[in-house]
Amino acid sequence: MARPGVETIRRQQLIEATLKVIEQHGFQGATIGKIAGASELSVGIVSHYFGSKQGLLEATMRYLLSSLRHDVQALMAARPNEPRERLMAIVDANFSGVQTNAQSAKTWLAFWTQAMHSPELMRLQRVNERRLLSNLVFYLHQLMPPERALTTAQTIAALIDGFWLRAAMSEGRIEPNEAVALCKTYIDQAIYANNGVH
Amino acid sequence: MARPGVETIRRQQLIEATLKVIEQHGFQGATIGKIAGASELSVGIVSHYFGSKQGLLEATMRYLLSSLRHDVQALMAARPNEPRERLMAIVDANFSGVQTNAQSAKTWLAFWTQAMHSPELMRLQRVNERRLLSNLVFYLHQLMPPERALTTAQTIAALIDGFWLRAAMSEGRIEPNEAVALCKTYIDQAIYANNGVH
DNA sequence: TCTGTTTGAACGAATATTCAATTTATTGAA
DNA sequence: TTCAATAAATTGAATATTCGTTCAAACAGA
Repeated sequence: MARPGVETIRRQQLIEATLKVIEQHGFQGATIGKIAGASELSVGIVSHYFGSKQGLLEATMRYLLSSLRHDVQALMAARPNEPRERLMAIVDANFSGVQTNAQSAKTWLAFWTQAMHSPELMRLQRVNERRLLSNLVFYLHQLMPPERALTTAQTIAALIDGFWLRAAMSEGRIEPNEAVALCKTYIDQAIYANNGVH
Repeated sequence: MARPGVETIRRQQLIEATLKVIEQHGFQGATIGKIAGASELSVGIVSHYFGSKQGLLEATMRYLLSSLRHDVQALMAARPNEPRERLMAIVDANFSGVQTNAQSAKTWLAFWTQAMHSPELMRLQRVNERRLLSNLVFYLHQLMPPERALTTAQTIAALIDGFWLRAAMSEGRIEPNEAVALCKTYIDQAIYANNGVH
């Protein structure tokens, strides 16, 4: 088996330490010193592998986004290829995986905030946002008139973000099951409302 | 006319400077120096009137929250006392601030993030959240079965937060009208879906 | 003059970055 | 295999910068 090189291991170590420290101390409290401590490495290592703290933060956000992407793909592949099923899978994925961790919503919110003052983080955020939206529109197109599909997709996306925000606020008392249920209820309502009575 | 005392003027000056600086530089970039510069006062004045930077930030969030509260009250008073009308007024009020100031969503997001590591800001945030929710539930109770009113209220609240987030992300390309329209569409769908076909 | 207001230089704490020194790993000749 | 030479990885003290707070002094209005 091909063991990962030292560089791969160290980068992952530092990214995971970064996530842990942001969870515990927030974005402001996430200093190089604390991250180095949590990873049991030294402060100098960060600039060696990531150039700067900013580089590490960007890599960490990239990691979060790609985790989400993989969650979505995995859950979609496991469901029947029918539009409604796929939509439900998207909702499930957005509240599962890395996101299951009770504190990770806090980390997401920190990155969202930070993204607004960092062009690169903003770019990553936008790419992700667009993917979610076009995924939703694709399946909604098969369930309702085209002009309704876009607005419904925007509403679902906002709903997901909104529940994330509330999860972040609720400090551990997150109930992803409830958020998922409410999102799904909305989707069914939207399908129903945009097709009249069957 | 009763002119406000120096203290009242200075406090307001500093709060408005704080909002402006957070808009421009983010929460992290909002230093005492920049705030003092924006208010055309000196750095020493902050501790004189607010004790510390943290005190100024808390006062600023209090100001934002009370502005929102007044917006809601004013818009509700101007509408007929019917449940659906009142719900629409709540939605309008929650997006009226965005219209006034294209960048204010960014400031809200900064405060939300900060609130998670500051008990006092968190407390203020929760009070506001509860008020919104109980307002919504009160009027929804008159439009649908009680057990549906709570979940619908939670969905509306999440939707409002979600659109705020998207507004914050869109960097000036905000379209509050669209967000308001989508929220209202959802409300009508929810009322319709929870009453069967009339 | 007296009181409340305002200033801003000085200070100390916190922190990202740098880099010379040290440790660890790899190589290849004997 | 052994071992010295070389390269790569890692350390952490030193540095420079940034920022919140303090407070003695200056100022303004009554």
